[in-house]
Amino acid sequence: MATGRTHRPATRSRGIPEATVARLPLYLRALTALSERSVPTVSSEELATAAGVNSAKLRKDFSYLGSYGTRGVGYDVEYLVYQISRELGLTQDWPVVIVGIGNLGAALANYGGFASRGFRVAALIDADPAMAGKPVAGLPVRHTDELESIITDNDVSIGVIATPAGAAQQVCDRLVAAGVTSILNFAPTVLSVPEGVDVRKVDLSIELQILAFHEQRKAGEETTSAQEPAAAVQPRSGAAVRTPAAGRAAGKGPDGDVPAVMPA
Amino acid sequence: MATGRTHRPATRSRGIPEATVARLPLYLRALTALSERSVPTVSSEELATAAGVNSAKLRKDFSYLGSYGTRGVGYDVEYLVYQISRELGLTQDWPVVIVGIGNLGAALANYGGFASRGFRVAALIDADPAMAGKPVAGLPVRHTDELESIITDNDVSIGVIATPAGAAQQVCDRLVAAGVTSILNFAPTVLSVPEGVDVRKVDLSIELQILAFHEQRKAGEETTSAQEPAAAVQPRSGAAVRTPAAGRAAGKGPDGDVPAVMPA
DNA sequence: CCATCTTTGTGCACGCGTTCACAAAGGCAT
DNA sequence: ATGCCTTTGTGAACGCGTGCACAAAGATGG
Repeated sequence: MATGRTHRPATRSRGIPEATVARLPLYLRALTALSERSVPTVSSEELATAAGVNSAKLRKDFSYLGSYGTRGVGYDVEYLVYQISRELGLTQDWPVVIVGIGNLGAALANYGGFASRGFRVAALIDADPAMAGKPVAGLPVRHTDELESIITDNDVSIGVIATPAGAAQQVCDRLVAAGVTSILNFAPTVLSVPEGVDVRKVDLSIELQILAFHEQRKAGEETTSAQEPAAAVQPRSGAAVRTPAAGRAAGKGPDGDVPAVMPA
Repeated sequence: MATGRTHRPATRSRGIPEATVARLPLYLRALTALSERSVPTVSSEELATAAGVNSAKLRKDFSYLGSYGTRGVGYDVEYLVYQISRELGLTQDWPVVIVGIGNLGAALANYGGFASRGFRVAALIDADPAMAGKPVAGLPVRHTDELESIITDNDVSIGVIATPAGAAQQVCDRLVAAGVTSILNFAPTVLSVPEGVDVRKVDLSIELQILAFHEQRKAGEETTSAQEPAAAVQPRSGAAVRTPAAGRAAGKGPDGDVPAVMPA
């Protein structure tokens, strides 16, 4: 899962809770699938299962949008698809720029999900002059110098950052200065943006680390029953114990092959 | 941000709240950066700023791990790096397999962040026979037939799914059957897994849709001040007002251009 | 050794999000 | 029309997460 949401401390935008907004795309996807199978109506129970949530939660979520169901019957699939699409702002066209056309940026550009619902890749931008002009996913890569004019000319308000961590903040600043007010950040950095700009981040290594935590916990539960009491965490094996001071030397140690790029 | 977290209704694993676990990688990254600049100690205030959170929250988060700070001074950077790494299970090696070596899968394989901290790409797996043997990011792509043996032989417990949506559940089932207990899913589908298996999902289009929602709201606030009162959302252009029952026929109405491809 | 200053660790209160459980509402059969 | 059955919409309770604000703890200087 992308983690995310910076700024806007869970603002209940126009009555719709942030948590609900985050689930609407999920419902929409499930509904679209039903629509393709020409299913006319669906109950909260069925839809909830398809979306992987609790039916009570789903009904409450929908209640924030209005009363779109029919008691005793369920929800009209097509109607709901439209309502949610409209609520999410997907009935209009959103031009998007992707900055940083490396492996990830190229993958994003090729990703079908982009174009599918209201999003249109307006331009691919990269700082490498050698990339300029080369076609990626059918679009010619533009040089960073053109960033501002591209944003302005295409009226872009959503930007995707797929650059190395080091360049992210700078790119972000330029995007914002040029008029972008929503940013999806794939670079492993905390971006600071002015009030009114939304940032969401997708961070692979954070997700993996969270999984590792749970994985470790599972493994620990099998072997050791109740490892350490309370203040537990502190002590450790004798010799190899890296004291705060000693630790520093690492970084090129155990995993000396770590590409210096992209911290983690 | 990757969204996510399936199953495990916010279990407070060993006393550490899920929300805190999700922030530990953030702190770790900030601390690693400080460590590289040889900064010996850091205050909760400074570190919080670097990680983009509130200092009180940070202190509370750390309090779940133990009392690792020194009042009047702050936290020892190296020591904290080690403690958090250990808590997240990053002091051990986690072999990972990536299934689905398309654009995204290849990008992930090349992503440095993988190897950097305890994670090692054990194998790249793809269903396309033509891909088999071809080197990607220095590793030969293996065919799906080998999936089970690869998992078993390398003792893999974390799997990354980067296949098309249609194949995701099937791949997931096989991974789980072979012994994987943590899955990072990039495919736009809800995966169902047995108890005890953790799934986190990273979904580009969901993130974009959430941004679009806020973007639309911003745009709406500028022009219209207080659009509609409360029960608001419902009404719309006269004739086209679709009642729940009438709705069915719609879907091709006002916005008849909605592409039926790739749900969202 | 004492006073002062800094920064941690946490008790407490508040608000969001989730879930339960049920009354209201509509369809359908008789 | 009437009654039964299904499913929605929501009031209310609960629990997690956040942030305030302060007491405790340690460092530092005289």
